[in-house]
Amino acid sequence: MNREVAHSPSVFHKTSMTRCSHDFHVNCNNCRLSSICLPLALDINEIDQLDRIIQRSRPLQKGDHLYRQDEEFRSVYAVRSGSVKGYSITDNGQEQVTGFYFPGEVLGMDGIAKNHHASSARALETSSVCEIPFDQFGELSQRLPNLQRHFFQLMSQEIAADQQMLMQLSKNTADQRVATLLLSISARHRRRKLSAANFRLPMSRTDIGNYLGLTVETVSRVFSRFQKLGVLGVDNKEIAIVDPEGLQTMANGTDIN
Amino acid sequence: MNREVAHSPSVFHKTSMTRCSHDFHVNCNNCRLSSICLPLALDINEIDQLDRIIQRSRPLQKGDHLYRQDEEFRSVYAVRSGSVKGYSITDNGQEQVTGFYFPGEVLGMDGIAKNHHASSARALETSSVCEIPFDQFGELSQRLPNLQRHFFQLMSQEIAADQQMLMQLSKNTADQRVATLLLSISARHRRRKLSAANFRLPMSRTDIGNYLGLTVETVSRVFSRFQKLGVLGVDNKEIAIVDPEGLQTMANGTDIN
DNA sequence: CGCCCGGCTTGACGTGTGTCAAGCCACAGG
DNA sequence: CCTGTGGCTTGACACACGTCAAGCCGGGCG
Repeated sequence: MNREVAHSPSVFHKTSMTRCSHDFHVNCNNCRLSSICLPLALDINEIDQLDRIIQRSRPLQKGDHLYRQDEEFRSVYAVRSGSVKGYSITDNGQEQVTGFYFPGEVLGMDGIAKNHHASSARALETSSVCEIPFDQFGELSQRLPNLQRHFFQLMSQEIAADQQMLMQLSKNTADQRVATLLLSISARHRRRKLSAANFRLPMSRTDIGNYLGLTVETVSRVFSRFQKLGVLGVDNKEIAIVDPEGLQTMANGTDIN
Repeated sequence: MNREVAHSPSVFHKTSMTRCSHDFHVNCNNCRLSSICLPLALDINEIDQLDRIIQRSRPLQKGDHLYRQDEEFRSVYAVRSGSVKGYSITDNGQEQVTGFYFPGEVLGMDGIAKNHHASSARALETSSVCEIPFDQFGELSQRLPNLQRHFFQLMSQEIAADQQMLMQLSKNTADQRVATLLLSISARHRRRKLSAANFRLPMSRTDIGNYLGLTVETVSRVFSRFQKLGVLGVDNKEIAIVDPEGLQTMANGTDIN
């Protein structure tokens, strides 16, 4: 089944979805990420069924929105390349970054409850995503117990991760928060078989600060301090984790326990 | 189920829920909470099927555990009466309160991902819960699209709520956090057709502080200040919201915007 | 009764991080 | 080329909240 008839894409969110010339041969079976993404728990035949409902559009440019807060909820999304920032705007107009999403990770699940997105998502760099229409996905997981179970797990994981994050924000110092974030990003790179020690941060210091509940200045100071301590190499957005154990120590209680 | 036990101030919670002789006939169909709990989206026949897998044990005493962190995950739970505190322990041994659960609310979903509970849950007072074995629940929701969908929504809601909470912790002052928590508890009372203005906090100041990322002392001071400002009436754990709009103002940006 | 103990309140003081302000650097556009 | 702009860094200072300490209150128990 050729896929480009499958998604008459024009109907949805304006420009973000158009034609996709180079993508015609991408599918879950040949995707490098299938082992850490939604297909994880499925057999070949099941993956095929999943693949059939997935829509792949041309890449998003930096700053493009995947979805916007309060928009009607239609799909969840899996990041295929690049990176995405999730954020929401409070009543009093402040932005709160709720997460960063890397390849193989799924976002948009917070919109299921109210059938409207509870947050916005936008590309931090040129990125491509798989769109998974939720109606069809719900039907499919009705038929594929493995898929249902895996999606339950995915959502559960997000809950657990958010609660970890709560811990971060309520109990930890600036040093600990930054260290933990870096370790988290590092681990996610490792999961994708990329270097866990050297990587580029796709987001700005401002976003990091916002996410961690700190100001830009504080984030900047922490980076500087870590570099001075020989734990990190920092060249603008290029990060080198020089002393992983040291960083882990910072992430925990550090100091003189 | 007469409601005046709820606020007999002298006797405290001891009386609020004692023997469970009356529990043998409790089921989702006659449960006052069915309209806000899991059965919400189901028709009579479906509720019956759900009801058949639910296990109801005798009430938990204050301090009893519903489940413990790292224990094998078997069930999710719905609170029927009383209240429950969710918390987890970090590597470095600190406790972090992750949530408070009132009647009609479902907890334990953070354990699905790893098949082990990511947190512990214990009763803040004498409480009763419905246990929902997750294997059977999974099968059932395979057959009942409404149930699957509702559970997706429930988990989504938890994700969205946690992200709201992230916002709280990273951006708000002590005043705002406490005000928001009180408003949340108030709203949840209203949902159960109880007084939104007068209620008893089942948790200690320490728990509140832990949950909100504040110290006991700060929480106490905020309560005092709110009382002095005429927004709140505070008599130990008995709370009266004297000026709901004022409290709402505190919860937002307050001050001279 | 008197004692202890845990939960709560209140005060005095210290500190981590926010705020404000200035300056640097890279890059884009005229 | 110069200039503007946005992201980042660094310093000086202020303040909200944590820390430490003392005291109150009510309940349980010998």
